Amino acid sequence: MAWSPEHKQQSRERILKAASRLFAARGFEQTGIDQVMAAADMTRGAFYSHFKSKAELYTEAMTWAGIRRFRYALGADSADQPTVDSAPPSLNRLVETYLSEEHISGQHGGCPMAFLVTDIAQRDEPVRSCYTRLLKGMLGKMSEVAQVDRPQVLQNMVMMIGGVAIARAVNDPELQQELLNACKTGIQDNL
Amino acid sequence: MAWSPEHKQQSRERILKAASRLFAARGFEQTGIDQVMAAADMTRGAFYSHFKSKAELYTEAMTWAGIRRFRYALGADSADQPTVDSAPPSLNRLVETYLSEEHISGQHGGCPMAFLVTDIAQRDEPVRSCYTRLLKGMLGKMSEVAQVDRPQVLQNMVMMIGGVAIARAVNDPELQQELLNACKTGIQDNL
DNA sequence: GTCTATAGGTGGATAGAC
DNA sequence: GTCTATCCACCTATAGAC
Repeated sequence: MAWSPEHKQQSRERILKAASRLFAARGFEQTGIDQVMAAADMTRGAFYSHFKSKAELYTEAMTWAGIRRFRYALGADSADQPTVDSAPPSLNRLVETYLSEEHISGQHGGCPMAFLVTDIAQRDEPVRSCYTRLLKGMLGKMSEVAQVDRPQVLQNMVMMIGGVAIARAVNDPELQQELLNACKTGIQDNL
Repeated sequence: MAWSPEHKQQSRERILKAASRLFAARGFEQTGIDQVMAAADMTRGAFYSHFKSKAELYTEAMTWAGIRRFRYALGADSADQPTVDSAPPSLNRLVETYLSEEHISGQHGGCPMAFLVTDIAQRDEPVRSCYTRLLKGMLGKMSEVAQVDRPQVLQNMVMMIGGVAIARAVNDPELQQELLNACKTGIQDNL
């Protein structure tokens, strides 16, 4: 009852989903393969028929979650809130979604580029290459939706990623909100 | 030959110095007490007469390194480079020093607020309180040296801390430089 | 492909001698 | 205060049954 190729693909998806959530919450070192597999309703032994190592899982999960979150936040869906100012609707939605309390809470996972920045800086080249690729992808998308200079796009990305990362480290809810708001207006002023 | 109070203080300093460098490079989990003590020319057994746990060492080292780096980067010394634009000299120096290749290389340690952001978000309340305190201290200093609105000070801090953190995660030297430069000009434009 | 069991290694924290 | 020796918990990766 478990041999079809579709079943393997489903297992893989469950592992990736569990992994990206756990990695975002606890980082690389504090996330065990046991925990990931348990969250995916399997046991440790099954892991190695899907991924060859924990590091490979890390990069795969990073890409999987990064692309998915971005696709969601850019909003291919219909229900757009009313446009503010002169910014294109999709960018507004992206910034609001990204720099939100819900995102930094990590309840539904979180963007690996923000949740794992320093975690990734400590890993080896393949992991950092993966992060670089993801960031360049984000850079491309951001350049499409907002017609500004490249340095300003970079500033906006730093305020999004950095804003979320710092807000998550901070303990004080008021300062968290202040940080998120400051980054939102900082980006708006760049448009 | 090892019992004077000054000697204990010196040992403690050696431990803190080694710890902040190692924590910055490898993070909390991947830094062992063995390694810290070896770098401080002692063995593991001696550690617990200075700190009660690894977590306590982490907060002490974070504060120690954060304050020291900031004091250095704000530059209480005499050799200031010529002033650019209208910004106060000390802020220029701070930004140039902070958003430099030398800093992100981590050769001489690095600012724990940038090198350990997501590491800290994964730890418990005492650690996050320590980070929050440090950030508020930095916020105060930044408000003194640059006369701008609080949201803009926050944006500048995010571009400094976030810029360094992201540049460190990225693999591509050109993109690293682009990020650092974009953050520098972003801050200049805020003054 | 998934399971149980285990190998093999690491590292935080403590005990006790000096 | 610093050392050596040890306890104990945890975790990656593999072996082998089903």
